[in-house]
Amino acid sequence: MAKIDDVARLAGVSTATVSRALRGLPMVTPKTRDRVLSAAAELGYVASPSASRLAGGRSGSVGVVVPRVTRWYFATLVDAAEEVLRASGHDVLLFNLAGRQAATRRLFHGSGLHKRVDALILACVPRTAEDDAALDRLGLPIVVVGGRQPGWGSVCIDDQAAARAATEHLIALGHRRIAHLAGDAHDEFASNVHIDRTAGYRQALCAAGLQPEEALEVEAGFTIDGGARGMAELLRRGDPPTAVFAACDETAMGAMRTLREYGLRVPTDISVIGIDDHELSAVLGLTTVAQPAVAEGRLAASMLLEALTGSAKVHPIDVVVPTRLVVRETTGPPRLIPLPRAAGGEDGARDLSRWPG
Amino acid sequence: MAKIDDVARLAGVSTATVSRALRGLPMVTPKTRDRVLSAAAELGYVASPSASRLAGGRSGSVGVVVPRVTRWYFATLVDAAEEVLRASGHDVLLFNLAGRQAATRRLFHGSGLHKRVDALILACVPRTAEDDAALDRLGLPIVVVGGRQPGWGSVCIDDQAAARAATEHLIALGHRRIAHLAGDAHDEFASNVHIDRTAGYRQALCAAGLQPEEALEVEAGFTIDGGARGMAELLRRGDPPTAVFAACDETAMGAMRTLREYGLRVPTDISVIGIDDHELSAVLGLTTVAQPAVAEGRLAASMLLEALTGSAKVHPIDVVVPTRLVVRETTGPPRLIPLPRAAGGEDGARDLSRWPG
DNA sequence: CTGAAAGCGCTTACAG
DNA sequence: CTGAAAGCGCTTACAG
Repeated sequence: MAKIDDVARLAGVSTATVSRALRGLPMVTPKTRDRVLSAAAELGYVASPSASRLAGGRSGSVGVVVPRVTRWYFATLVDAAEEVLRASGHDVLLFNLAGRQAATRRLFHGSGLHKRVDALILACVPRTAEDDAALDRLGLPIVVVGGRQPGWGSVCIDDQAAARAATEHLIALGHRRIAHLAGDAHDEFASNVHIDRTAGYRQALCAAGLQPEEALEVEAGFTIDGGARGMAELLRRGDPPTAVFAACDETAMGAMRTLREYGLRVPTDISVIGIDDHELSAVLGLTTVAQPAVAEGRLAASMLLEALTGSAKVHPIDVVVPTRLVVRETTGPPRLIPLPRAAGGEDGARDLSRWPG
Repeated sequence: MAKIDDVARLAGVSTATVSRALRGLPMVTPKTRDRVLSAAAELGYVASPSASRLAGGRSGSVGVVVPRVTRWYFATLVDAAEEVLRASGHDVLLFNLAGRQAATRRLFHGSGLHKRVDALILACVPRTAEDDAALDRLGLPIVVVGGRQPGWGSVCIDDQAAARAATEHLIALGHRRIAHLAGDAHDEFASNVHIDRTAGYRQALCAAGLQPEEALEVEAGFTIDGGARGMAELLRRGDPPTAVFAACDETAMGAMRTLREYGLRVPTDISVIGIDDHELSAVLGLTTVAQPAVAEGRLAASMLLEALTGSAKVHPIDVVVPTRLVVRETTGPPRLIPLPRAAGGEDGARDLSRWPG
């Protein structure tokens, strides 16, 4: 492994010049630069990142922390952010919280981040006030995705508006008994997103003269299994809704799984709508409020790069990306004859000829 | 930011002792260790990773390179590997190839990996002989997932056996015209997996006395869109199959999307089976050959840790994890009356009451 | 068991 | 534009 001195010797210059030439700094004659470049190429020289980092004071990597990479939204975010970060020569350190509370606390307050990253993307990561203070002390550029924080950059959708749009779509179809499979406040994926979505749902209801009912709201969480359990709970309560607004597409998919197991038809018996436009929503025919996850990931990364490379200190900005209602096949007008209170039969589960239709 | 000298001064010892105590090395009196520990805690001392790495010679992070994090299998792998890596105090550097060929070549041959990682997980990454040589030159412990490489560790399923099991399931149901939506050789996700799966498909056919037909094999790729296109191509060829074995669940899902658009019923008109047991396969009722992706990710990470921390030089091993047929609702006996050659009608697309059933 | 000192391989003022 | 030298903050033989 060639080191910087080897290159310097071969090129007949000092290590300082090698360092400058290789990093494309000004103040190097083209001629000198060429000599250095070809010497480096000849030796297959690659600078040691830890040495550069120690001497230069920057780690060259940015941290991306997500609740769970396996969820569509976060995988998409990571994918998109990684591309722009990598293109700018940064490494990406992935922090996948995966519900490990202790690990999360340790990450924010311990040695997990210190001197390890130059900047941070925080996607829907629930944080306490102490967490925020600890993160601020790091003194790094930070962008939160799916939320907002004074002093940091942010990119998010208008969660209330998205939820309103979803609910209004249901109302416009004629639904009156509209349930909500909400995110869970005690859930590791929560952050503020679930609160806003629930608020939007209630706003739409009230605006239409409908009374939000406690019996129609279930804390399901942002996962398929959560959605499945939440839907089952809803059906167990009796007097089922004619439509369900799920906190996200994965929740909606879980709900569909349950409806199917109960032999209920979508949308004939119950309409379902989500938020996201998950890659598989088209396969399932799921009606949803789409959010541009790829653009969000790219934006977050770009904002960080700007803060990192910008000559002047950039003021962190908050950007709200647009959402868009995508009507597919899981929503339709309500049944004329309401479902019996004991909805569906277990034996209906095998009757696939009726599903989702 | 406190440095090691600050801790040394406060504890009244040398920096060497601080270093040893903090890393839990032997040869430190419990008493001394305690003094150091509390001094470090009092100062909120955290060692600079780049300094440790430069001095100690190891980067403290392991690289995980995947074709694309957004795919279920890779997201699951990354999630699982990250957990065990993080638990052992390692950082994980994510390399998401995302079809960027140039970036991939640069990663293997350039400065992307050099001195940046202590070990490497390569998941279904297609490599040339030169890539392998370059990676070998890195001198790191490497584990490949979904493949095998002399000198490196590996974890994979028996792809041929899995493909055989899927095809045999279809044959056992009475199918004779069985198509295959294969991975694509020119695809960035390919590696050797697609070759083995296609081979297994043909083996099962031959074993049952069926003749593999070129017209029944389409290179679709391991993605939803690829599966959708592949299925459309298959239908366009006329004389449609009664069953389709897709290279993976996402391919199968894409195929189902197309079938639905054509108004064809699953499994009544055409049966569909995949490989994976994707999180959403249960939602779709997709029959599949399940592979334990979480276990694979954990295993790969553990094998690396063993190589990293093992006192003796560990011999790289190859582990094959088991697969398991999961019969759900997208496979059934073939139609008694074959489909017309011009399969399906465009207008059938909206008739959801028949789908998938 | 503990310490003094060299060294890891770069980058960055500071001179020139 | 280029170089000599200090310094980044640790770890690791080497002594003791």
